[in-house]
Amino acid sequence: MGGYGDGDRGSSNSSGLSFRFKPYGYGDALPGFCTSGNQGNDFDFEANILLDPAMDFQFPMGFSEEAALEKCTSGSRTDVNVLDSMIANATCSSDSPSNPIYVQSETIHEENIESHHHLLEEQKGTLPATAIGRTSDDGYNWRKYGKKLIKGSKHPRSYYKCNHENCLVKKKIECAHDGQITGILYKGTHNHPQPQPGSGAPPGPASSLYEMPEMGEGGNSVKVKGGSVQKNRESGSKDIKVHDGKVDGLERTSSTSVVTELSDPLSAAQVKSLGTSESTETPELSSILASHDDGVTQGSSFSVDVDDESESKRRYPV
DNA sequence: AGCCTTTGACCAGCG
DNA sequence: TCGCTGGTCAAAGGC
Repeated sequence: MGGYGDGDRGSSNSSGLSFRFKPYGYGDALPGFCTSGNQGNDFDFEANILLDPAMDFQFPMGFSEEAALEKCTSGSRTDVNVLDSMIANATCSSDSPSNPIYVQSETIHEENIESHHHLLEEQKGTLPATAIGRTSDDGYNWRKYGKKLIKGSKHPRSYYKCNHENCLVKKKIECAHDGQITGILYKGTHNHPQPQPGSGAPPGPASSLYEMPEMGEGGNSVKVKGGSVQKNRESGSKDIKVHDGKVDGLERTSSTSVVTELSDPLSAAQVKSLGTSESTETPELSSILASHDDGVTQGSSFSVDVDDESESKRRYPV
Protein backbone atom coordinates (compact mmCIF):
# COMPACT_ATOMS: atom_id res chain seq x y z
CA MET A 1 0.00 0.00 0.00
CA GLY A 2 1.46 2.60 -0.69
CA GLY A 3 -0.37 5.32 0.49
CA TYR A 4 -1.76 3.94 3.47
CA GLY A 5 -0.33 3.61 6.69
CA ASP A 6 2.47 1.51 6.01
CA GLY A 7 4.69 4.29 5.55
CA ASP A 8 3.41 5.65 8.64
CA ARG A 9 4.39 2.83 10.61
CA GLY A 10 7.93 3.40 10.31
CA SER A 11 7.94 6.99 10.61
CA SER A 12 5.50 7.83 13.14
CA ASN A 13 6.74 8.37 16.53
CA SER A 14 4.92 6.69 19.11
CA SER A 15 5.32 9.43 21.37
CA GLY A 16 2.54 11.31 20.11
CA LEU A 17 0.21 8.89 18.91
CA SER A 18 -2.98 10.49 19.24
CA PHE A 19 -5.45 9.20 17.04
CA ARG A 20 -8.92 10.24 16.66
CA PHE A 21 -11.75 8.16 15.80
CA LYS A 22 -14.14 10.41 14.28
CA PRO A 23 -15.92 8.58 11.74
CA TYR A 24 -19.22 8.62 13.22
CA GLY A 25 -21.08 10.89 15.43
CA TYR A 26 -21.66 9.28 18.63
CA GLY A 27 -24.15 11.60 19.85
CA ASP A 28 -26.37 11.36 17.04
CA ALA A 29 -26.40 8.50 14.96
CA LEU A 30 -24.03 6.69 13.05
CA PRO A 31 -24.55 7.32 9.55
CA GLY A 32 -23.28 4.35 8.10
CA PHE A 33 -23.55 1.89 10.70
CA CYS A 34 -26.90 1.92 11.63
CA THR A 35 -29.19 0.39 9.57
CA SER A 36 -27.77 -0.60 6.70
CA GLY A 37 -25.46 -3.10 6.70
CA ASN A 38 -27.12 -5.71 8.33
CA GLN A 39 -29.23 -7.95 6.77
CA GLY A 40 -31.96 -8.09 9.02
CA ASN A 41 -30.82 -10.02 11.78
CA ASP A 42 -27.96 -8.09 12.80
CA PHE A 43 -27.95 -4.77 14.02
CA ASP A 44 -25.01 -2.71 13.86
CA PHE A 45 -23.21 -1.64 16.76
CA GLU A 46 -19.92 -0.12 17.09
CA ALA A 47 -17.37 -0.31 19.64
CA ASN A 48 -14.79 2.27 19.72
CA ILE A 49 -11.84 1.91 21.74
CA LEU A 50 -9.68 4.70 22.31
CA LEU A 51 -7.28 5.88 24.65
CA ASP A 52 -7.71 9.28 25.81
CA PRO A 53 -4.63 11.18 26.00
CA ALA A 54 -6.17 13.73 27.96
CA MET A 55 -6.78 11.37 30.61
CA ASP A 56 -3.82 10.70 32.47
CA PHE A 57 -4.08 7.25 31.61
CA GLN A 58 -1.02 5.30 31.69
CA PHE A 59 -0.86 1.77 30.95
CA PRO A 60 1.50 0.35 33.29
CA MET A 61 2.57 -3.04 32.69
CA GLY A 62 0.86 -4.44 35.53
CA PHE A 63 -2.18 -2.80 34.64
CA SER A 64 -4.99 -4.48 36.28
CA GLU A 65 -8.54 -3.75 36.27
CA GLU A 66 -8.53 -2.75 39.76
CA ALA A 67 -5.84 -0.41 39.19
CA ALA A 68 -7.62 0.83 36.30
CA LEU A 69 -10.69 1.28 38.21
CA GLU A 70 -8.99 3.31 40.70
CA LYS A 71 -7.68 5.50 38.11
CA CYS A 72 -10.91 5.82 36.51
CA THR A 73 -12.69 6.63 39.50
CA SER A 74 -10.35 9.19 40.43
CA GLY A 75 -10.64 10.91 37.24
CA SER A 76 -14.04 12.03 37.10
CA ARG A 77 -15.14 12.28 33.62
CA THR A 78 -18.64 12.60 32.89
CA ASP A 79 -20.36 12.26 29.78
CA VAL A 80 -18.30 9.50 28.79
CA ASN A 81 -19.46 6.32 27.52
CA VAL A 82 -17.03 3.83 28.21
CA LEU A 83 -16.81 0.30 27.86
CA ASP A 84 -14.21 -1.21 29.62
CA SER A 85 -12.61 -3.77 28.71
CA MET A 86 -11.35 -5.19 26.22
CA ILE A 87 -8.49 -5.02 24.54
CA ALA A 88 -6.26 -7.28 25.60
CA ASN A 89 -3.31 -7.56 23.78
CA ALA A 90 -3.17 -4.96 21.55
CA THR A 91 -1.45 -6.31 18.78
CA CYS A 92 -2.58 -5.64 15.47
CA SER A 93 -2.67 -7.17 12.27
CA SER A 94 0.69 -7.51 11.22
CA ASP A 95 1.59 -9.70 13.92
CA SER A 96 -1.50 -11.52 14.40
CA PRO A 97 -3.67 -11.36 11.51
CA SER A 98 -6.23 -13.56 12.71
CA ASN A 99 -6.20 -12.41 16.13
CA PRO A 100 -7.13 -8.92 16.08
CA ILE A 101 -8.03 -7.76 19.37
CA TYR A 102 -11.35 -6.57 19.55
CA VAL A 103 -14.04 -5.65 21.66
CA GLN A 104 -17.49 -6.45 21.18
CA SER A 105 -20.27 -4.60 22.53
CA GLU A 106 -23.85 -4.99 22.19
CA THR A 107 -26.83 -3.20 22.93
CA ILE A 108 -28.58 -4.24 25.88
CA HIS A 109 -31.73 -3.55 27.42
CA GLU A 110 -31.80 -2.52 30.88
CA GLU A 111 -33.68 -5.56 31.65
CA ASN A 112 -30.89 -7.61 30.61
CA ILE A 113 -28.48 -5.73 32.55
CA GLU A 114 -28.75 -8.01 35.36
CA SER A 115 -27.99 -10.81 33.20
CA HIS A 116 -25.08 -8.95 31.98
CA HIS A 117 -23.78 -8.51 35.33
CA HIS A 118 -24.13 -12.07 35.91
CA LEU A 119 -22.31 -12.88 32.83
CA LEU A 120 -19.70 -10.49 33.61
CA GLU A 121 -19.01 -11.96 36.84
CA GLU A 122 -18.87 -15.30 35.41
CA GLN A 123 -16.67 -14.18 32.74
CA LYS A 124 -14.40 -12.51 35.01
CA GLY A 125 -14.03 -15.56 36.94
CA THR A 126 -13.43 -17.65 34.01
CA LEU A 127 -11.32 -15.59 31.96
CA PRO A 128 -8.44 -17.60 30.97
CA ALA A 129 -5.54 -15.72 30.48
CA THR A 130 -4.47 -16.75 27.31
CA ALA A 131 -7.01 -15.71 25.54
CA ILE A 132 -6.24 -14.92 22.32
CA GLY A 133 -6.71 -17.66 20.18
CA ARG A 134 -5.81 -17.93 16.74
CA THR A 135 -9.07 -17.54 15.40
CA SER A 136 -9.94 -14.55 17.16
CA ASP A 137 -9.92 -13.01 20.41
CA ASP A 138 -13.52 -13.29 20.82
CA GLY A 139 -13.66 -16.78 19.72
CA TYR A 140 -14.93 -16.09 16.29
CA ASN A 141 -13.06 -16.40 13.13
CA TRP A 142 -12.34 -13.19 11.39
CA ARG A 143 -10.97 -12.51 8.02
CA LYS A 144 -9.29 -9.33 7.14
CA TYR A 145 -10.68 -7.91 3.97
CA GLY A 146 -9.32 -4.47 3.86
CA LYS A 147 -7.10 -1.91 5.32
CA LYS A 148 -7.23 1.76 4.96
CA LEU A 149 -5.63 4.77 6.35
CA ILE A 150 -8.25 7.03 7.71
CA LYS A 151 -7.78 10.65 7.41
CA GLY A 152 -7.09 12.26 10.64
CA SER A 153 -6.00 9.03 12.03
CA LYS A 154 -2.41 8.18 12.25
CA HIS A 155 -3.06 4.56 12.14
CA PRO A 156 -4.49 2.45 9.43
CA ARG A 157 -7.79 0.82 9.98
CA SER A 158 -8.20 -2.82 9.27
CA TYR A 159 -11.51 -4.31 8.29
CA TYR A 160 -12.46 -7.76 9.38
CA LYS A 161 -15.38 -9.94 8.55
CA CYS A 162 -16.62 -12.90 10.42
CA ASN A 163 -15.73 -16.00 8.57
CA HIS A 164 -18.93 -17.67 9.31
CA GLU A 165 -21.02 -18.31 6.29
CA ASN A 166 -24.05 -16.45 7.23
CA CYS A 167 -22.50 -14.13 9.61
CA LEU A 168 -22.24 -10.60 8.44
CA VAL A 169 -20.54 -9.23 11.39
CA LYS A 170 -17.70 -6.93 10.66
CA LYS A 171 -15.27 -5.13 12.74
CA LYS A 172 -12.84 -2.36 12.20
CA ILE A 173 -9.69 -2.14 14.11
CA GLU A 174 -7.29 0.68 14.22
CA CYS A 175 -3.87 -0.18 15.22
CA ALA A 176 -0.99 1.99 15.97
CA HIS A 177 2.18 1.38 14.20
CA ASP A 178 3.48 -0.29 17.22
CA GLY A 179 0.69 -2.70 17.13
CA GLN A 180 -1.48 -1.22 19.73
CA ILE A 181 -5.10 -1.18 19.04
CA THR A 182 -6.38 2.24 19.16
CA GLY A 183 -9.90 1.64 18.17
CA ILE A 184 -12.27 -1.12 17.46
CA LEU A 185 -15.65 -0.96 15.91
CA TYR A 186 -18.05 -3.81 15.71
CA LYS A 187 -20.82 -3.92 13.30
CA GLY A 188 -23.57 -6.42 13.51
CA THR A 189 -23.99 -9.40 15.69
CA HIS A 190 -23.03 -12.94 15.13
CA ASN A 191 -25.89 -15.13 14.27
CA HIS A 192 -24.05 -18.23 15.07
CA PRO A 193 -22.42 -19.71 18.07
CA GLN A 194 -18.79 -19.30 18.56
CA PRO A 195 -16.59 -21.91 17.20
CA GLN A 196 -15.86 -24.42 19.76
CA PRO A 197 -12.43 -24.69 21.04
CA GLY A 198 -12.10 -28.06 19.73
CA SER A 199 -13.08 -26.81 16.44
CA GLY A 200 -10.06 -24.85 16.07
CA ALA A 201 -10.92 -21.89 17.92
CA PRO A 202 -9.37 -21.64 21.19
CA PRO A 203 -11.70 -21.64 24.01
CA GLY A 204 -9.86 -18.89 25.29
CA PRO A 205 -11.25 -16.25 27.29
CA ALA A 206 -12.63 -14.81 24.37
CA SER A 207 -14.80 -17.63 23.82
CA SER A 208 -15.85 -17.75 27.26
CA LEU A 209 -16.70 -14.24 27.18
CA TYR A 210 -18.64 -14.40 24.26
CA GLU A 211 -20.76 -17.20 24.52
CA MET A 212 -23.76 -16.28 23.10
CA PRO A 213 -26.19 -18.76 22.15
CA GLU A 214 -27.59 -16.76 19.71
CA MET A 215 -28.29 -13.54 19.56
CA GLY A 216 -30.99 -13.16 17.89
CA GLU A 217 -33.74 -12.15 19.30
CA GLY A 218 -34.39 -9.86 21.72
CA GLY A 219 -31.81 -10.53 23.87
CA ASN A 220 -29.73 -7.67 24.21
CA SER A 221 -27.15 -8.86 26.36
CA VAL A 222 -23.90 -7.37 26.49
CA LYS A 223 -20.96 -9.04 27.74
CA VAL A 224 -17.84 -7.26 28.12
CA LYS A 225 -14.84 -8.47 29.65
CA GLY A 226 -15.22 -7.32 32.95
CA GLY A 227 -18.03 -5.18 32.29
CA SER A 228 -21.29 -4.97 30.76
CA VAL A 229 -22.24 -2.37 28.48
CA GLN A 230 -25.45 -0.75 28.61
CA LYS A 231 -26.78 1.43 26.06
CA ASN A 232 -29.27 3.93 26.49
CA ARG A 233 -31.27 4.26 23.57
CA GLU A 234 -33.44 7.13 24.22
CA SER A 235 -34.65 9.12 21.53
CA GLY A 236 -31.79 8.67 19.46
CA SER A 237 -29.43 9.17 22.09
CA LYS A 238 -26.93 6.58 22.39
CA ASP A 239 -25.34 6.41 25.68
CA ILE A 240 -23.54 3.44 26.59
CA LYS A 241 -23.18 2.53 30.10
CA VAL A 242 -20.69 0.20 31.30
CA HIS A 243 -21.46 -1.72 34.24
CA ASP A 244 -18.40 -3.41 34.85
CA GLY A 245 -16.57 -1.18 36.60
CA LYS A 246 -19.37 0.71 37.09
CA VAL A 247 -19.46 3.13 34.50
CA ASP A 248 -22.63 4.77 34.18
CA GLY A 249 -21.75 7.12 31.63
CA LEU A 250 -19.41 8.75 33.86
CA GLU A 251 -16.91 6.52 35.17
CA ARG A 252 -14.83 4.32 33.14
CA THR A 253 -13.11 1.36 34.24
CA SER A 254 -9.92 1.71 32.93
CA SER A 255 -8.27 -0.24 30.68
CA THR A 256 -9.21 -0.07 27.29
CA SER A 257 -12.54 1.08 27.16
CA VAL A 258 -14.68 0.39 24.37
CA VAL A 259 -17.51 2.38 23.36
CA THR A 260 -20.13 0.77 21.46
CA GLU A 261 -22.67 2.50 19.68
CA LEU A 262 -25.64 0.99 18.38
CA SER A 263 -27.23 2.74 15.78
CA ASP A 264 -29.60 0.23 14.97
CA PRO A 265 -33.05 1.28 15.00
CA LEU A 266 -33.99 -2.12 15.77
CA SER A 267 -33.36 -1.51 19.22
CA ALA A 268 -34.38 -4.84 19.89
CA ALA A 269 -31.44 -6.08 18.42
CA GLN A 270 -29.45 -7.73 20.79
CA VAL A 271 -26.01 -7.13 21.19
CA LYS A 272 -23.42 -9.05 22.59
CA SER A 273 -20.27 -7.89 23.56
CA LEU A 274 -17.34 -9.80 23.92
CA GLY A 275 -14.47 -9.07 25.81
CA THR A 276 -11.27 -9.68 24.61
CA SER A 277 -9.73 -12.63 25.45
CA GLU A 278 -7.47 -11.44 27.81
CA SER A 279 -9.58 -9.48 29.69
CA THR A 280 -8.36 -8.84 32.97
CA GLU A 281 -5.29 -10.60 32.59
CA THR A 282 -3.86 -8.68 29.91
CA PRO A 283 -3.93 -5.24 30.71
CA GLU A 284 -2.73 -3.62 27.78
CA LEU A 285 -4.42 -0.82 26.55
CA SER A 286 -7.24 0.06 28.08
CA SER A 287 -8.66 3.14 28.28
CA ILE A 288 -11.07 4.39 26.09
CA LEU A 289 -13.47 6.84 26.53
CA ALA A 290 -15.47 9.00 24.66
CA SER A 291 -15.63 12.14 26.31
CA HIS A 292 -18.14 14.49 25.33
CA ASP A 293 -17.48 16.96 27.81
CA ASP A 294 -14.93 18.97 26.40
CA GLY A 295 -16.38 18.50 23.20
CA VAL A 296 -13.21 17.18 22.40
CA THR A 297 -14.36 13.86 21.63
CA GLN A 298 -17.77 14.27 20.92
CA GLY A 299 -18.78 10.89 20.75
CA SER A 300 -17.32 10.54 17.54
CA SER A 301 -13.86 11.42 17.99
CA PHE A 302 -11.66 9.77 20.34
CA SER A 303 -8.25 10.62 21.16
CA VAL A 304 -5.96 7.93 21.81
CA ASP A 305 -2.68 8.23 23.32
CA VAL A 306 -0.53 5.38 22.94
CA ASP A 307 2.78 5.28 24.50
CA ASP A 308 5.46 3.24 23.18
CA GLU A 309 6.15 2.24 26.56
CA SER A 310 2.88 0.71 26.90
CA GLU A 311 3.66 -1.23 23.98
CA SER A 312 6.81 -2.50 25.26
CA LYS A 313 5.15 -3.37 28.38
CA ARG A 314 2.47 -5.02 26.55
CA ARG A 315 2.49 -8.66 26.60
CA TYR A 316 1.67 -10.70 23.70
CA PRO A 317 -0.46 -13.68 23.84
CA VAL A 318 1.16 -16.78 23.21
C1' DA B 1 -3.76 -27.08 -1.86
C1' DG B 2 -6.04 -24.00 0.83
C1' DC B 3 -6.54 -19.98 3.47
C1' DC B 4 -5.30 -15.53 4.84
C1' DT B 5 -3.10 -11.13 4.24
C1' DT B 6 -1.96 -7.32 1.55
C1' DT B 7 -2.69 -3.72 -2.01
C1' DG B 8 -5.11 -1.10 -5.34
C1' DA B 9 -9.17 0.43 -7.31
C1' DC B 10 -13.99 1.40 -7.30
C1' DC B 11 -18.36 2.79 -5.29
C1' DA B 12 -21.30 5.16 -2.06
C1' DG B 13 -22.40 8.63 1.19
C1' DC B 14 -21.83 13.11 3.14
C1' DG B 15 -20.28 17.86 3.43
C1' DT C 1 -22.53 19.46 -8.21
C1' DC C 2 -17.89 18.51 -6.90
C1' DG C 3 -14.67 16.81 -3.77
C1' DC C 4 -13.28 13.97 0.00
C1' DT C 5 -13.42 10.09 3.03
C1' DG C 6 -14.79 5.70 4.27
C1' DG C 7 -15.84 1.13 3.12
C1' DT C 8 -15.86 -2.86 0.25
C1' DC C 9 -14.44 -5.93 -3.57
C1' DA C 10 -11.23 -8.32 -6.27
C1' DA C 11 -6.64 -10.00 -7.52
C1' DA C 12 -2.04 -11.47 -6.31
C1' DG C 13 1.29 -13.21 -3.23
C1' DG C 14 2.84 -15.62 0.77
C1' DC C 15 2.57 -18.91 4.39
